[in-house]
Amino acid sequence: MKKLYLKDVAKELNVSKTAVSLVLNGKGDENKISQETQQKIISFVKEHNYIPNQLARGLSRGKSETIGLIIPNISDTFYSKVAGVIERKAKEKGYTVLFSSSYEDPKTEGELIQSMLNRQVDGLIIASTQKNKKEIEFLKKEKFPFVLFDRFYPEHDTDYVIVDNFYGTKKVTEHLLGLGRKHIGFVTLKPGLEPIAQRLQGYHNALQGHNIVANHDYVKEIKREEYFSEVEEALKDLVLCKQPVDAIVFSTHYLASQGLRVLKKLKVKVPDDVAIVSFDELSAFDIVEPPVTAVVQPVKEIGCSAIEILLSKIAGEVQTKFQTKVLKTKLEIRGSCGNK
Amino acid sequence: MKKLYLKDVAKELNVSKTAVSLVLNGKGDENKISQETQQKIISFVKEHNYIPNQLARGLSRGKSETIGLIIPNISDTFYSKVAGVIERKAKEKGYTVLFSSSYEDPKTEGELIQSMLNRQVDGLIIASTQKNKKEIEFLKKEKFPFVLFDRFYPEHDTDYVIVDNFYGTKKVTEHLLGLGRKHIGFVTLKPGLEPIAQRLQGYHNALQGHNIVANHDYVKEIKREEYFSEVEEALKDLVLCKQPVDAIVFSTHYLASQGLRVLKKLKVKVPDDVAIVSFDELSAFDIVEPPVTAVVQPVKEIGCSAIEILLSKIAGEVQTKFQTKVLKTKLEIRGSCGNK
DNA sequence: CTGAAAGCGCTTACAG
DNA sequence: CTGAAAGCGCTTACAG
Repeated sequence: MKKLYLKDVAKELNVSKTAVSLVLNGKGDENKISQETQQKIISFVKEHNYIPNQLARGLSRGKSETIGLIIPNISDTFYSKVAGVIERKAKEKGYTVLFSSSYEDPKTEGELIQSMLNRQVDGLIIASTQKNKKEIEFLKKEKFPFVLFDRFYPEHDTDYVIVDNFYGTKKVTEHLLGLGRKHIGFVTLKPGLEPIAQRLQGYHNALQGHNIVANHDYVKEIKREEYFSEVEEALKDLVLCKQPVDAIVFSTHYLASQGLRVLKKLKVKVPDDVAIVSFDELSAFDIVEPPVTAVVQPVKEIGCSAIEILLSKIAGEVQTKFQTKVLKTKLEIRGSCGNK
Repeated sequence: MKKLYLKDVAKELNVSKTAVSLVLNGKGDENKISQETQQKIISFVKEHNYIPNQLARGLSRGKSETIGLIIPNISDTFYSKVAGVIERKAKEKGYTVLFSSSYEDPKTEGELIQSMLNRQVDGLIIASTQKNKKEIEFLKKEKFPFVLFDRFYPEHDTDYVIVDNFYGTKKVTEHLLGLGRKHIGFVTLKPGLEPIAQRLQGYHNALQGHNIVANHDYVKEIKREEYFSEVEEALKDLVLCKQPVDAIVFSTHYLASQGLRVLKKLKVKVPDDVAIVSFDELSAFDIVEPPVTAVVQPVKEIGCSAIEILLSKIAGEVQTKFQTKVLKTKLEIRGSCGNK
């Protein structure tokens, strides 16, 4: 069984390449090809397992039925979950997904965008490093279909899907305040990412609402690449000082789990000595000790919305304005905050 | 700045398309194109950001510089980690990766293999459902480059990268025996996957080595799709019976975490009443309560080996025989087994 | 060193 | 309904 090409199929069946191609692309009826011929072609193709070369098809039609997904890190549980739903939805619509991780490096991200464009992807879904204004501007100018998620460019109008980060931390901080915690620390990443900034604002806003003056020393900004050791330093500062905190909000799941790891090592009792909460979820958060209260992101909705918006753009639907979605988070209360 | 094509570059520079193409493909020297011309071309291309259409390039050269990755589930932490290292390594070598999840469905997997072939991937890395003998045979017959990982087909000679599943469970079961546990349960998936079978054998082998007659009721086989509820049923059987187990080996990380979840719900004390261990790791296993002893798979090595083998096959290196790797696991001892 | 030309395997107006 | 033909944007012998 040698490899079949379009011309082989046509020859076998004594029809033209045109006919075969038309039928396979579902244009048989509109070109008035007899049902009989259509059937003949379809069953032959199925039986002999002919499948068109997508490179040729893509080149000829100017599209590839592929979408590109650029994320900070495919190994991170949040992104791998979103990737899963995007892939699933994409496949339903006949698209395959090309993915690549930027590892938070703007240069890599820029190269990936270019590389995806060369590969003629039909659209792009990006959780950006937020440091590639140029590429984003370029995509906009070219009217190339793309949608941002998780991170977006506040100064640029684009389609995006994000989560209400502000309200997420605000709510969880208020939850801590409601339980009588007064000295609330905030362990987060160094500035640069919009969601991170919003999470910090939500925290501040909650404190203000309770007339608490934010203690600047209570906010610890961690360098992501060295979060393992820096979280440890930060927690020592927060906990082993003369005015220790009695609660800590971690702005990502990995900061939270490392935080808990360190607190255990320091023999700090959670939640008795300090309550902790995490922005974003880890599947094991309900079985760690204590179970960690978390702000849960609607992973499925994020992925679905992103792909839907993208596909509508690819389909060339008329856009009166940019499609943006800000999804609600959910507060999952577990044991790490104790009771009142 | 309109889109540039090869012919535009050639025209701008007053050279032939051939020259530009040759230079860009690093064949300038061997075709004796003057350094001056080469420089001119390279700098123009860089400056104007010309990048060849990979579809056309691929069609013309008969390869796409893309590799396909087919795994059961991109959202599973094990596969997403392996995917991460594969992607990274692939990129280093100039390859992009197309990924798709089979969700353990053989039919989907078969379609994915076909779909990847259409897209002219240069090679395939597959963690198979092990129920697509036909496709695997097909790939072999076509001498299409592929390597299996995690799961392989014992009856078929192929290249593969796996882990020593047998020895992994054997060692961890012996660890439990060494701690004085005598009634050891084994919670696993229904048969069908080679690694799962090997893990079961390792368990049995360890028991035999200690002259313990395996109690058939102590082995619980779970249907993966309903593991959440079935683990609960299984554990009730194992723990709430007249001769309860004093230790349980879980053959995957999700069975283990669900197991722990259920044991907590049943108020069974771990490790006092029953010790538990997990085959495969979860990043939070060190902070759950109690920390879970686990057989850790060398994720990085798995990914690296798979991609290396694949690339060597793509490069067409002479293969005297199939390349197979069986990597060692590592036993990470934590608190969930107690002490002697 | 260059340039015209064939070819990769499709799709799709176009003339019949 | 069919078939010849152009075209998608490259690569690569081949003749000069």
